Amino acid sequence: MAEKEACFKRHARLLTAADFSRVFKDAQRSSDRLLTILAANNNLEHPRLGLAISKKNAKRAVDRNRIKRIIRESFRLHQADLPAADFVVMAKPVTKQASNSEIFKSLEIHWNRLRKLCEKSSSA
RNA sequence: GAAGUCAGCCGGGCAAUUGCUUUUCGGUCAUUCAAUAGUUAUCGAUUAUUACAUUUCGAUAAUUAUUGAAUGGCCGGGGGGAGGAAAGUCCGGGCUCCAUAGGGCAGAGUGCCAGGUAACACCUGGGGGGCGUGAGCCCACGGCCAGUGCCACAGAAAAUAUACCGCCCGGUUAUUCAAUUGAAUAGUCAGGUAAGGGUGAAAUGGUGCGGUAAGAGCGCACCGCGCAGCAGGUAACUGUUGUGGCAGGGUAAACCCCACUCGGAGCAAGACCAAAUAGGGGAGCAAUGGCGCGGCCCGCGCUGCUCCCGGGUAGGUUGCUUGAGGUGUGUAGCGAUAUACAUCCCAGAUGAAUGAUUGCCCCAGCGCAAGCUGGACAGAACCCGGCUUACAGGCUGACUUCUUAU
Repeated sequence: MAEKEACFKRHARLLTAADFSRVFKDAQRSSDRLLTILAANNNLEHPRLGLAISKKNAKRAVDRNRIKRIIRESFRLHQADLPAADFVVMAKPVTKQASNSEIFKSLEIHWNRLRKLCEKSSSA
């Protein structure tokens, strides 16, 4: 896995309702103006990503697609540094107005914060 | 050159780096299946023997090797990967399942005529009406002399008509003039009148002449309207001749009448595979046990373990993209469109791919410049045909009007 660090295949995604509800039930939380990210340690050897962009927060399909693609791209580039955990990224109503670079910047801060939080909770 | 009308097209471009998805080819690994060959074991036949061993052949099982196929993982190479509206989900079809297979009612829809189409509320051509100098554009464009209903405000009156002001005639009263009779003015009573005024979206067809006490289709001419004939046209309708003298307001996206059309639900349709858990059916085993019914026996019910069976949830596979398909040429047609031949394969995701970053160019705005900022509407979800709505900017063609020059 370590050599192919820029890949983002199906096994790195949350696919079933069970996976999502597990994260929502017991998670580390990190949020700012644009996004909220939930994280919960999994028993695998790599991190996984789930997206929760509701129609309520981004009405147009174009906006939803754009937000999802940016989050996925950012996750792909940072996943080598992330701990083995499941992450669920949630958008807010203002997210659709933000530019691409603003969202990338916000995500970078979140990843750093969550890495520390997960390390603390797994060692405890 | 300016203003405008119609039709069609495009929807930023190139490069680098790095991802996703699908397909194809090659390599590699794993699993499964098949074939062939070898080894071992067992069984049968054969040979041999007193009987085995032995020889040869066949079957079954295990295992090894090779080859092929399928599935999955990884690596490498090649190809494809959002729209003109993918949107709204407003119509019409295909497809699937259910119901019915005949007729009627109810309900919904359509509404000038002809054609096109799988079908339509769409499109084409034609007719009629309205708007525009014009190119052109717009029209829910059947029927209120089958019936029922509604018509605010204003106005006298909103429909079997009716008389507020006015106009006219007659009676009568008063006043004045003239003086038996009469005339004028004012009031009042009865009648005639739809010309004029005023109200309104709308008031019993319009204009002119005649006519009359005043008026009135009361009469006449023209226009409008109704009816009938003739001519043209497939038809809608148009033209024309005669005739009736005027029927009688609007509203049918009011009920309704007439003609025609229409089963219901939808890809979360439907088909297949199928864990875990609980429960159902069957077979076997063990105990001849345990619990309940009972005083006891028999018997009945529940209870253990193993295997099999069907239903079926999560989940997965399929449906799923070759189609009323695109492009080109010819033919038929005014056209929508049809047809023949050639050629092409052009997204198939599913917690949902089609992207991100950087550079250069292009366009727009700001600025003297360097430069800075921005680049529309918007994202496939079974597939087609339409309609409607949104849209920065740009390109092409045809036509109209005005102005200038020739």
